[in-house]
Amino acid sequence: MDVSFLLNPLNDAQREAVTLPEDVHALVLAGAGSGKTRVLTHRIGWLIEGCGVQPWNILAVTFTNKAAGEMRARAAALIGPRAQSVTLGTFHGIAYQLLRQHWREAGLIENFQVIDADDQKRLVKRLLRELELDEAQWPVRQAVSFINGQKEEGRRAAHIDPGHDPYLETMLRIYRAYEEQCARGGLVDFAELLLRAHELWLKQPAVLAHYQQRFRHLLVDEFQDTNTLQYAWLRVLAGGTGRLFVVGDDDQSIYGWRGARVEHIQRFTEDFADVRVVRLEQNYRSTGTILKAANTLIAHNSGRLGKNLWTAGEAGEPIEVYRAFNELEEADFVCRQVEHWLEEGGSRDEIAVLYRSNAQSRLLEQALLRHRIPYRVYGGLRFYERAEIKDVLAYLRLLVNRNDDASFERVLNNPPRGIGARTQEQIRRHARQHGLSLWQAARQLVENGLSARARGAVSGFLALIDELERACAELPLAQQLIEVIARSGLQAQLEKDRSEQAQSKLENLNELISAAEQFRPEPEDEDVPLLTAFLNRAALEAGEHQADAHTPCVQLMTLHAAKGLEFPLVMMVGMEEGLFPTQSAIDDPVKLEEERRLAYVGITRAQKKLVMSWCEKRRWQGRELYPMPSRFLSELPPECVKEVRLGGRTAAERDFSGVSGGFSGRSDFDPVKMGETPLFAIGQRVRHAKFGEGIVIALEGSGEQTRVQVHFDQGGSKWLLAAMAPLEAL
DNA sequence: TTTTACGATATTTTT
DNA sequence: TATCGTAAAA
Repeated sequence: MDVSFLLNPLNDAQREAVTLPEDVHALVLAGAGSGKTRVLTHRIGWLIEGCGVQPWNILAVTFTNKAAGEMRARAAALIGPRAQSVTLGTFHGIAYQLLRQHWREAGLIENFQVIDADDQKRLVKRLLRELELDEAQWPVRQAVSFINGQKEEGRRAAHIDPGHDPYLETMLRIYRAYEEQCARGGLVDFAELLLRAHELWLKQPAVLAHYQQRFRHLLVDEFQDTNTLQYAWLRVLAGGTGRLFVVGDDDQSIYGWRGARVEHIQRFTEDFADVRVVRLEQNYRSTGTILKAANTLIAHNSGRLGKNLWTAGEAGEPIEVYRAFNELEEADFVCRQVEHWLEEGGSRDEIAVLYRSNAQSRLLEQALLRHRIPYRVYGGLRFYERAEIKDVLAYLRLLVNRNDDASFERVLNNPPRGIGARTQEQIRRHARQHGLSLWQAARQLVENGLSARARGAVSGFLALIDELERACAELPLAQQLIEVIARSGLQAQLEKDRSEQAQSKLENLNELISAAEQFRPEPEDEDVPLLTAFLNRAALEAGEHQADAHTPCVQLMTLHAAKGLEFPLVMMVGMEEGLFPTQSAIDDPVKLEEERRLAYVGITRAQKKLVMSWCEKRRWQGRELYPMPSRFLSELPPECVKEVRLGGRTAAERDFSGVSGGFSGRSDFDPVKMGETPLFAIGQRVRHAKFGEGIVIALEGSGEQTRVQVHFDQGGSKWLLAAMAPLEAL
């Protein structure tokens, strides 16, 4: 077999990785833009074409559906239809497949339903109420992240010993109640997919042996993002015979806060014998300047595996750093940059604007709208996460499984049909007392219990669901949706509402119907009703469905969402201390390093040109900040940076000069002295009678109310009222 | 039971 | 500054 087509397009390091012997483990440290997907797909091709490995003996795992899809497409382009027989998917997708296949051994019901993060949150919230826990004291978010955190470490409620820690005791109560609830409803959340799959390995040696036999080659993408459970799962599956080929970049680990453990990269070489390490350091994406900036920045992190990206390409333009007056002006600057890029012959979809937090997108959107520049925001609400979509899906789930309490609760009085909080509470109480699902409880209460009025409403609802099931039994999937949307009253509710939002919701429902029309089940979903398969795919592939993907648009997204993508022009906005790095990372070295990696990810997205901006003054969460420029700006090599800015005055100068000129009678705004209040500027050295010397790092308010934040040389910073504090400018 | 109004509250989120 | 969720009014 001639395999030159597999090897010729590769550089030396890539070829070394791809052609490693098939009986060793491999760790490929792949820098940004160094061709890691190429290495993975060519490795698949090499195993099959070069080593005679059967495609079905290969398992390739990614984190996102997008990455899986891309790898599948590229593998198919390389080796043709045989790529189809490779098992390729996300961790969650593969776990789902396994559980479908072995639901009985895994202790699940046949029709188990996958719930997404939002469903999970609602469920936990309901449980908190049932347990009569104060939501202010026990935030839902915290409970959810406790549960997921435990599952990601492989722990069930039964494994945890709370000791005498009251916090743990409560969390454990919630976790237990949650487990029960999921078991009753046949619900499986994302972490549960992985945990069950892992337990399946451990508890069913025969099943495990079968898959160990089958998957001789395990390829893993974005290995730095694996959490404890995923890594354990891989280790068990590899057993003594499977061979792992993992690709990752410790410098791009940005999901530590979600349980990802970069340490797995280091541990990998200890956990497995005979691991070959290959570094991919040649970058094919960015200019020399951009790479130099990225390298210099990331060098500020400690404990790296070490890696230096280089390019054979040219240096390119310097990185522009723009100092804006405020966030509005920054957004305007972004638009001007876009317009400039277009004038130079570029196109909109070559541009990405990256920010640290979603809240920053709004102003940018408004500015782009004003400038009539088409844009698309990534992240945010995804199609299958929209409320109207989830409403319909909840009805459908109820048709499949009456005991799905989360769905029952979601649609019981939606659209409003006169089943109020009191009646709902009755149903819940009855369910709890008798260990029933909400559906069963409602059934019983309709028989005896409930007021006449409530009984009518509830029995009407029960009848509606039964009737819908009957009506849908013989219909094709899309018709079923149409029935449900019409007869549930959701459609009428939206049509009645003439607002623009209602209109767009109706459009989304139509999108959903057409998604159902096009839906084709995967092989592993063969034995399940089509509807169940559709629902589970909706949960697993929430992000895949993109509406109107065809006008070229400027792309707006968070830095996290940008990982894995590349754009000729990248703009990173909001480069300010407190925003990026985010406030909570500022005095936490571990978090700070993750922020820096995030900056590294952002920088390395840029192919040709990189622009960064920061604001002297920013309205943020209702407050006015005078932030310092992000430390990440000063960590760039000065020779790579070109500062651009308007005018010469700082925000403080502008703010005061106009006022003091116009209102000379008012001495409190005098720039030299405001009554007894000294004037401070950011960066100003000061001395405090008690705390010693320091530097002003932020200002807030004006006149008598001016507060300054001072970072003292002895460490620590404090907010002080300028008029009151014994503070002296130096 | 539904609507409205006010007050609390703010990262990042592949699945 | 906007959103969201809960609490009081209709």
